[in-house]
Amino acid sequence: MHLVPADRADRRTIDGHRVCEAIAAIGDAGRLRTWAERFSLLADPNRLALLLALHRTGPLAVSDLAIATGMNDPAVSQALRLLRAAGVVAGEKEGRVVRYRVVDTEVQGLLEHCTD
Amino acid sequence: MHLVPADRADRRTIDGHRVCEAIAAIGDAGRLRTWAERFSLLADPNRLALLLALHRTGPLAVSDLAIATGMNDPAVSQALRLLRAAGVVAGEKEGRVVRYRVVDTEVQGLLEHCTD
DNA sequence: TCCATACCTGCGCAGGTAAGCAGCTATGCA
DNA sequence: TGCATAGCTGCTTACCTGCGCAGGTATGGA
Repeated sequence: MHLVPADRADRRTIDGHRVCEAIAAIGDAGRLRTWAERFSLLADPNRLALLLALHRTGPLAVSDLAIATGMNDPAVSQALRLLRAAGVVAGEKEGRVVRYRVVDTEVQGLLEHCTD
Repeated sequence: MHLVPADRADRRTIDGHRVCEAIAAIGDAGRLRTWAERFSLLADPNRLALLLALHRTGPLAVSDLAIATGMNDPAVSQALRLLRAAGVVAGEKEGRVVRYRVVDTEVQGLLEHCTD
């Protein structure tokens, strides 16, 4: 196992073999960035409140989310736009009301974890 | 169930009862902030790489982490300081080498989730 | 004693991000 | 047709955050 890239192969290591294990453990950089972005979406209390509300009570309208979270409407709308762009939530239009729900299964899994 | 705070009790709702459900689903603001901060620590690719390496291969020295992740030493040190201040990792000194490991069980649970 | 190594810290820069405000579009009702 | 409501967008401001550089501390060996 010589997983250390050439540009840093000459650096001294403390536990050489464990460095290779660590590189294998980290895995692909793209997958890493994907997960980091996922966590980033949950890293804001307001967005997390929106997602928990949607995940646990089902589809909700924008203005109801604003009342439930204490945010004002544009803030909710902007947060939902971000989450929608990331494919985490999806909105369904009924008349002039849009009801959102969580559609990303990985994020749903993370939300299940917030039950301490 | 009238969980809507007084300062926004006069706002019009779309589905009044579901707003109350949503407020119950969101839960305590402090717990919410705690989870948001946890997610925030995992929201950086470099920190996530460090945590995955530590979680999956066990205790590792700072300079080995730098080689494995491609970061330079001060960046690793700063990231570990942040994680240590949050109680996520802990370091043990052996001579002039410090080996870190993940000690927060909630974060360990989240790291287990990154296996898609 | 001198030096190399392992790690830590402070500082400044660049880039990203959330919050609030004003204003816009679209739907439904009288 | 006129109007109120639901939701969206653009803009500005202030703030936060990650990174690299330079330098400092502590341990161990020559």
